[in-house]
Amino acid sequence: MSGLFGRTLREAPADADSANHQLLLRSGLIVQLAAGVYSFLPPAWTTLLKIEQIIREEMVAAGSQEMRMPAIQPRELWEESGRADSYGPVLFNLKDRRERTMVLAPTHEESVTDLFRKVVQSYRDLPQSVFQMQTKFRDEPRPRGGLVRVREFIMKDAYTFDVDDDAFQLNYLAMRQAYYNIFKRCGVPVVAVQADSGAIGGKQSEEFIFLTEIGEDNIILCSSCGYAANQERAEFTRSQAAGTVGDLEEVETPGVTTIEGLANFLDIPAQSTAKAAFFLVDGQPTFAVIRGDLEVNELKLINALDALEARPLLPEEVEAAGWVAGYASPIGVDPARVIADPSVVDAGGLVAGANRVGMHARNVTYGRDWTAATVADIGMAQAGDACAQCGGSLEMKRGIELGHIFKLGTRYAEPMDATFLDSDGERRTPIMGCYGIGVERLMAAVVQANHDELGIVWPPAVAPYDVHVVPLGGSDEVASAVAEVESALSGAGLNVLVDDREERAGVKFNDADLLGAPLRITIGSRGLKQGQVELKLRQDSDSSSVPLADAGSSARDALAAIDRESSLIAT
RNA sequence: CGGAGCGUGGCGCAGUCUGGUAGCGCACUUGACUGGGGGUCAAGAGGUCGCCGGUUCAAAUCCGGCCGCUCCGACCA
Repeated sequence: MSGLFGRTLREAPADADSANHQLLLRSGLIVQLAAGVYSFLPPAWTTLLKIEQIIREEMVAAGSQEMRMPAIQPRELWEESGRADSYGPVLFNLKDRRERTMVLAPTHEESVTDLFRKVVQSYRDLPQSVFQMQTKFRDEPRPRGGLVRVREFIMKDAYTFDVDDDAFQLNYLAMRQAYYNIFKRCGVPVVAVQADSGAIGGKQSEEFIFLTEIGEDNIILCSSCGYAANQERAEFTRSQAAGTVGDLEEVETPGVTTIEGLANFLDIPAQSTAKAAFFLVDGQPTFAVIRGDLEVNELKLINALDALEARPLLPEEVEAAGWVAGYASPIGVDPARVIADPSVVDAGGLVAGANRVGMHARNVTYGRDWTAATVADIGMAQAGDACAQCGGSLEMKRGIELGHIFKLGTRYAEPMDATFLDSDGERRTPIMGCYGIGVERLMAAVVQANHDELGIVWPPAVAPYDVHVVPLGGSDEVASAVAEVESALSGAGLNVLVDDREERAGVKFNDADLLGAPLRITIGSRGLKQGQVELKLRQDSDSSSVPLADAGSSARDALAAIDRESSLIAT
């Protein structure tokens, strides 16, 4: 340990917020170079290699072949798929000496699709499943949380190609199961949730989420039926709004520009109002209508309109569109520009704006007073809403996305003209899937899920060291006992860290707790008088003594026991 | 990109308001004592006070600009 590259810190650097970030820094495992850019020192690298190996084994077991694609890619490849712009700001651009623009790849759908069209010709070559462990580069707008969101990271990314949807399902389910196995073996509990596919594209996707308060995603969960979805796509049942339909009438509402103000002014519940929200959707001003007590989910809006991007309209743009902020009404608006949530379509007699400053309208009713070209779920699910599956009460929790699996369909194969010749002689487009895991992020989650107030408590499967040997005192008998134990442990195939520093016992114990090897063996003259050494599991508070000669076999037994145990409790 | 905060030795911080010797704890080096849960004593090494410019006899401190990092949001696997 005296020769270890890296040192432990008694105090965590001030920049670190979460437990995993603080512990990774304090234990000397990672060092930051720039925002979202880290070095991984020898113990961290050992753990990352172990995590990679677990992933590798599970991917191979699921029928995938490991390969390797380039990180530097010509930008034209990205223009072919149409993502040069949509992925835009996240792409690291650089120029080679011939002034050709290259990008550092943030993901590899384009490259693998390019490979497919160069390598695969026939249905006889399908199905295919390939994966790689590879460094990705993403110029994130805001790196955060230590290793949780970084700009350079190792991703295990896998890609599948199938002749049709049915065949694809087999690959997808195999990957899904492999993901559960991977996270379980790493000691991190996860829940699979329905998600939006985001910039990757495609039709369906599931995220594997580690639920933790330091997560950056909001997850909607139903404890009654098990429904789980990212908030950005979670469905929910709208509560019934009591609304009787009367005649349309205007009411003066001076200075009332918010739903809350309106509800107070008229002494009605927010559910009895309709809210207007204005967005620029793929360059088109769009009038979204939703019940006053709900919020618009921009992602659902984008998906409902089959659009690429949306943002709130600026005040001057609202005005230019002829809409009156605070008093906007869907009445009289070109229905082609209007999208309505079912909450306002099913409810009659709502209070909405009257399109004049200081005026609202009562009994506004869909179908009679206004219509929308699109009626779709554009509501944001919140804690307490009713589950769309079973009616139970939804909860919301924070979580970290550790893995994401996507059904891509023909999103890439089609624009990039990747096809194969089917058995009937027809040229067809393959159904693709892609499957990603952030390796360093997974390590951060392992630490977050396995620590106490003293330090990391590594699950044996991914621990940098299996055994932390603490010699106490500098006597010859201790030194020879340490040598004997070390050789017995190494002979048993265990990775051993010997604290050979001239430090006091307390310093060594504290560092052992911080570094978190599953098993600690203390060797001091006190025990050696009885011919014994002390074994202590990091996860336990008590220790036991064993004869010096049995140290190797006892260590192996103890580690095997907790490995079995942890694989039983992690889900 | 909007909002907030921070930048002084490896880590944690004080000093800045009110300009004048760069300081504390931990860590590090050497020696002695000590020796089973972050020891004691002694002697040391280590800092362009983020960078550039300005004001001033004099700037860590005041002024201007820039850069970096963190957090909230926007965005994003």
